[in-house]
Amino acid sequence: MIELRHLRYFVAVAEELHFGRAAERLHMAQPPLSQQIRQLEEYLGFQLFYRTKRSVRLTEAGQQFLDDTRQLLRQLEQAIETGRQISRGERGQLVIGFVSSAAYNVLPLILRAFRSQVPAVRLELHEMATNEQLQWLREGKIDIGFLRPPVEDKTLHLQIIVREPMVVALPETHPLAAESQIALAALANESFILFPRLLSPRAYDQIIGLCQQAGFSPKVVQEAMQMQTIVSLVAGNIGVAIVPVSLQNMQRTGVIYKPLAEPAPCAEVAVAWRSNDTSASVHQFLTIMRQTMQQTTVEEIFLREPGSE
Amino acid sequence: MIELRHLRYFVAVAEELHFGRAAERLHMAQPPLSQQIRQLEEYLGFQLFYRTKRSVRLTEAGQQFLDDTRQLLRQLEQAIETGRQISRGERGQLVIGFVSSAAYNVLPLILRAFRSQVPAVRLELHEMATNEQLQWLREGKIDIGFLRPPVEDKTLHLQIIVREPMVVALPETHPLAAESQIALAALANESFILFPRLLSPRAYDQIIGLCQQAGFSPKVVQEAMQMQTIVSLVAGNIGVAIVPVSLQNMQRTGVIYKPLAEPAPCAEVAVAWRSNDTSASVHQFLTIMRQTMQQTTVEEIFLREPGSE
DNA sequence: TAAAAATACTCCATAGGTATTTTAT
DNA sequence: ATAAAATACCTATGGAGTATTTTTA
Repeated sequence: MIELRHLRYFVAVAEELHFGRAAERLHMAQPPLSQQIRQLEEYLGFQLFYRTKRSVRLTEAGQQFLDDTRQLLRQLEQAIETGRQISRGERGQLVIGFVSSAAYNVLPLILRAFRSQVPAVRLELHEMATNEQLQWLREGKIDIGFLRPPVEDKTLHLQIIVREPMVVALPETHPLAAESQIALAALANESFILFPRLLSPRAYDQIIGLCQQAGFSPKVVQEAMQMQTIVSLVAGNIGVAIVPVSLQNMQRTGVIYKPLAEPAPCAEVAVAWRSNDTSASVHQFLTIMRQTMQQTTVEEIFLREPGSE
Repeated sequence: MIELRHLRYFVAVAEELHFGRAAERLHMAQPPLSQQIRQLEEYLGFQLFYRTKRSVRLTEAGQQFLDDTRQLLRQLEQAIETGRQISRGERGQLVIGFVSSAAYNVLPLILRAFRSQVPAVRLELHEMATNEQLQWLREGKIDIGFLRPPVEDKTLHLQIIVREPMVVALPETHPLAAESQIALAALANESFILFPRLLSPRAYDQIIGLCQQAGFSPKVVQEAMQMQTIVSLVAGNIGVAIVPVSLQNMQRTGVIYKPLAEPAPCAEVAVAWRSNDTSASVHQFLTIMRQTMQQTTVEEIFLREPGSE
């Protein structure tokens, strides 16, 4: 059977055109080299060299085979290097799901850090709801999810990366827009815009609960799946809403955000991945994400300048 | 050192995802296979498989390396096959020189045969004079020459492939154009167009000698390097010429060819190549050429239908 | 508990070494 | 006469075999 050894020896002899020197270069004796080349020619079924006892020349077939062999050895090196990079998570592909609101807080920061540190990993992004992400994670359609807890699935790992306070979103024409902060009780008679409970039961229940502590049940006039939609509806004077503070990064005009007077409930964003995921890119991503979150202050996340991604 | 053996084993295991079955397929026992794969991973510096005692799966790096490895093995097969073809002269490149007149007799026939039998050999054709061909042959710029003997060079081999009779080329308005054959003596007072003696001394001397036997020295009014030019000059009524019979393949109007009454001198075309040429394509070419010439009658060479190459 | 991979060892095929011969320049 | 490849023969590394253990699904 033909082996890489034969090819390496062949390249050496073809480059030196001298068995003695080639053997020296290969740190071996000349006779076994001659023998291996002869064996190679045997396997190939054609002559590589014209040899007299005094001189060595490549045949035309040998010349072509030399070119091909060199390329082959180079490609092997390349394949090994690529494999190493993949194994270190420095190369590959990562499919990421995210809830729309994550696009306004953590996601840009983390992606920027990852892209600059590991440029050879291709990122594929899918905006989708939490439930959908859980499904896709289990099915292996995405590797990483940026979603809203809670998540019970034991096959997934979860790490909460942001807890951001909820604020009141008011139409800018609203009488309360002048206040510096707003007591929930003041909203008792307002129309509320809320997301469907299914989308984030914890946050939903928190809001309802707080209202009830303040002595009223909110009058929900409209539900909307997307945070963007909620904000738009507020801008359109349909009602008020309680939303994560990072939404002001959207720069939607016609809406004004005011902190709550009472201890604010928090909206959480978590990262999820399969517990048994072996992909190095995923672990690399998580590592860079943790680094980034540690080095980042709350202000950087919630109150970014416009135009930064 | 990493060897093809490792790659072959790897492909087998990756395809079976089962060391036992892969070993069976490779006609070997399972333990050494496990060992070789382990060794391969060692060399590579990354894991190819996630293995438990119960199941085997490719890592992402392994998946990529599998693709690359398959391609590598395919390319090696291809390189070997190409080398074999070159060694059999079924593939490669051949640079051929030819005197212009050869284009009107043997060359088309031989090229057609060669192209159809050995299509993977690229042919490069250069129209050039005999002397020039000899020079280029020695310098390795051409591999085969179609030229006019004699050639003394001992480093070249020569084979005469055509001996064609010379005929008289007359303007069609010439008084002798009605004759069925022409005695040289009848041309004693004609103006002659000849090629320079240097171009083909033997043929030149033959013509001059014959004229002198017929009792006159030809009056040479014009010399021309190219046979085409000579024929054109004849057509233009500048004079008469003695040319190889195959020139009538040119289909030049205004010229008429008549055989000589006396035993005609012959113009020879030979094929030349370097005696020490080791190229299989060259030998392949010579073989096909000899076959072709054996199967071909004189008429086919000298009196071809128009439009055949 | 049974199937499959890993471990432990043994053996021999062959890659590679040494000594020598052959041959072309 | 000499450099260089080939030949002959020997050595020992490591690839492959057999028997056994370990592990997890």
